[in-house]
Amino acid sequence: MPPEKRVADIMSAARSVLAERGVAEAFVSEVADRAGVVEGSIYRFFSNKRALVEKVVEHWYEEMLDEYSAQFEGIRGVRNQLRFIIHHHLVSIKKEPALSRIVFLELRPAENYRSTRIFVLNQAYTQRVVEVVRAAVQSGEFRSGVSASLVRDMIFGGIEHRVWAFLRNEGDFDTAQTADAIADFVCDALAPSSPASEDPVATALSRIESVADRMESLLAGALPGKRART
Amino acid sequence: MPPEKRVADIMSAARSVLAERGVAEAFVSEVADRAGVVEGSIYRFFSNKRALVEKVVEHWYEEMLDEYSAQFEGIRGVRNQLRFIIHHHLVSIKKEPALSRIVFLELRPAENYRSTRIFVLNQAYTQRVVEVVRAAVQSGEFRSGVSASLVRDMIFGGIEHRVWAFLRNEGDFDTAQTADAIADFVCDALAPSSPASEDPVATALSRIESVADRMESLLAGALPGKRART
Amino acid sequence: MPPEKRVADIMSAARSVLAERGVAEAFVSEVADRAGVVEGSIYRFFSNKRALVEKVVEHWYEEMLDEYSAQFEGIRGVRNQLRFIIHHHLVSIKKEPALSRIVFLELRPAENYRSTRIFVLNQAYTQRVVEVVRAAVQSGEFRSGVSASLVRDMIFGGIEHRVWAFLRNEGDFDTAQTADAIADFVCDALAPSSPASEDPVATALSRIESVADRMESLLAGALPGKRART
Amino acid sequence: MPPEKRVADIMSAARSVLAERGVAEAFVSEVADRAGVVEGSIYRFFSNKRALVEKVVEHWYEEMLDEYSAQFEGIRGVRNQLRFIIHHHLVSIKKEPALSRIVFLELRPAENYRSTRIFVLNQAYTQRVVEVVRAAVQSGEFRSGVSASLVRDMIFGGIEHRVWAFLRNEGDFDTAQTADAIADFVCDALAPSSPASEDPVATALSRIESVADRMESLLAGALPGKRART
DNA sequence: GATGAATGAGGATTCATTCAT
DNA sequence: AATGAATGAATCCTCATTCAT
Repeated sequence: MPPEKRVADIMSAARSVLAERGVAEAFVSEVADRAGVVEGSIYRFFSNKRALVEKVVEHWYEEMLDEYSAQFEGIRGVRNQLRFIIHHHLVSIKKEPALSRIVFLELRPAENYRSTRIFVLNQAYTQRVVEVVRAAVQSGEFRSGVSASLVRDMIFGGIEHRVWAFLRNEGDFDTAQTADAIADFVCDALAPSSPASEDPVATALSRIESVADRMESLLAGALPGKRART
Repeated sequence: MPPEKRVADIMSAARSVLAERGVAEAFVSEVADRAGVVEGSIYRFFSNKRALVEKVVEHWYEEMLDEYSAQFEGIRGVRNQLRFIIHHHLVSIKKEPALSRIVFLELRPAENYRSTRIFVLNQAYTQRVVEVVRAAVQSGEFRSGVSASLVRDMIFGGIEHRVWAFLRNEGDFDTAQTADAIADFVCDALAPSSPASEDPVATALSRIESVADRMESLLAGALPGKRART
Repeated sequence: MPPEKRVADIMSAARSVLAERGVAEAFVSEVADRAGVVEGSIYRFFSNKRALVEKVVEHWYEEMLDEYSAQFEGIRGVRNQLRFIIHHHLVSIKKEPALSRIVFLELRPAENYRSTRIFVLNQAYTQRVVEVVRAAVQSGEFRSGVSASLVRDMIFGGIEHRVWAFLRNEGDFDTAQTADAIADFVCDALAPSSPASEDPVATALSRIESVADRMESLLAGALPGKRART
Repeated sequence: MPPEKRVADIMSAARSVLAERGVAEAFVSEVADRAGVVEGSIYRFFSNKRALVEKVVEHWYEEMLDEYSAQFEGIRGVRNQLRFIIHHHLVSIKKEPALSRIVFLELRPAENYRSTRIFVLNQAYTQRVVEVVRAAVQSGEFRSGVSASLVRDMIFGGIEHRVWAFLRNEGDFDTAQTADAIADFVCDALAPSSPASEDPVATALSRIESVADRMESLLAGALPGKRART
């Protein structure tokens, strides 16, 4: 039996156990049973349990990235592209909530995350947002002055918050509708400056408001407190 | 020794251990040592370790909410309010990264999260964004058609993604600058799309009036001549 | 149940298991069974298995040192003292071959041996040879110019080689005869090379007096007529 | 490739691994790697890991014995011969501390040691002491009445104790000086009875002292203890 | 003769929680 | 109300050895 097949069997078994039970309850012994090997064999191919988990997630990412890239090629238009990325991410989470939880709760928070292949793959995954945004800024479709990486964080962070209830088995979400809403939100945020935001009155107002805030905190600091008012 | 004092000692000890070591490495025995009680006593006041952790976090939230609410009262203007909320959240994370991690990784992902007091407190915490947005939509400062809860998720999710490197001990972030960027992003996304949908002059006037009110009351409180006016 | 009793039970159980099976085959679970405690309790008192083994050996050493010191006080004459030390060591090995093997094979070869309490106790144990030799050199019974620590190593090393067959369960040895042979060997090696360097008659007389003293006091204690003499 | 070459490669690889890591950490897989063979091949030539270790040590012994015998032929004089043997042993330990540890801690303590080729080789190695001593007794250079095997044990045991600190990586020893001291010690012990040791007075004293000791222990055992004295 | 993948038993250790005193 | 000793379940990992190809 070719080693690739063994590795594939083990990873497939591990993926199913992980999806059913989560990292802590995914015992190596059960993975071995399902893969039809003995525990020791798993350690031939994976240095320890965590390495196995990481490989399973990497594999999942690679699968995703392949179809993601292939499909992405066919999308035209900045909004469509962003919506596609967002939608794809939502669909991935919906299809593999357990693996998504592992990424969010076990892999990404680890101190060594940045030296991980998962990190690289994730970068590749999220980087498209940055590319799309930069290109749109170039073309004038988006206004300049906004950090593309902030846009990326808003998108992926927003998605995550949106799906936590689902990841806790508490609710559901509509991928299409959520993707639309987030894409719209982002496109609106990045749309070339509308008249409204150039409106000199609004600008002046913002300034006067912020002056008021500053005065307020200044006075709050300077005065002996509420007692002075009595 | 009054039980309140005991509970306070235990929670304070637990908070320091949790902040230093994280949940898994925060042994009940060390909490007991630092609190000057025996392990068994902790179980008199907290049904188990998780309950203790939850209480500690709740307490932290309550602290935060108090000052948060108090300070928030003084902020005028939608953008300023949003910026304040965002900034406050960033500062909280920066001040208590370990407790923040506990919320993100241990409490929020739990299946019973929604039946938790933390959930309620967190709602109270994040709900202000919803309120601000709804009010702004009402007043015409923000356009309608955008789900306020989506805005909330984008903001808090975006913040979280922005600070993960810091929470992994890998980097830092600038609270002021990040708060500005996110607040701008959101305000731009929600700015009325076309020429203001309502009468811009009326809106502007009402905002100016409100600023004038604030400044007036501020000055009235600050200056000695207040009583003379009454 | 007082903790001392617990510790004593565990150490006693460990000693019997160690004596029967050796370190590698002495499972913590069996020690716990024999001591009538659960495995976890052992780790309340001993940080790990090795620490338990060390404590058992330390305890054995302390036992030995007590009787050893007490008995040694009564021995007069350099040769008799050396013979006593040698004989005592041989008897200890014969009575506890398994513990002796543990010292020779597990404890003494460890890199941290010198920072071990066993090392200190062993020093105390073997140091008497050094003291006796030095005193004998002073009194002229042994010639000078021989390192006392070399004598110590020759004695204890010689004993060990002599008993290895026994420790391998292959043979036996006669403690009295071996002690005589080694003591003679050492005394011969250290005997003043030429006619006694001091007045032999005076030396002999003083030794005879001392023997007479001892016998007298012995008889005084042993016989019923003691009081009559006073 | 001739099998002898294979065996030689494996043994050479094993020796280097053993010297670097010790028996427990010398993995068969690493030996195979260094020898340029697969693990299975090792078991074609050696029935198991222990057999391989034994062969490596045997080989080392044979090397030593060759040069040892050749050089020994040229040494004249009993003291010189003993000193040579001692010195050679010290040098061997210094050159191969790891292999020496293996002999002392793994091979010699084994139950089957006496049926081992190592045992035979070691006998050959140490037997020379016996031969030298016997010859010297014959020639009158050494006095009779001393067991040659005891002399052998004193020498090799003494050496071992002398070098344990070195074998624990804690110190060093001077081969020449140590060899001199031990050789002197032994030659003095075996020198034809000096006047001092034939001195009838001293002999008589020793006997009377030992009689006193025996009486003392006899009385100690017979009497009900200290209470009898009161 | 060589390969090298598969085998699989086996035990130390941890720490939250309990409950008799 | 406080104590704090006792509990005990539960899993990862190693590596010498085998044997089908």
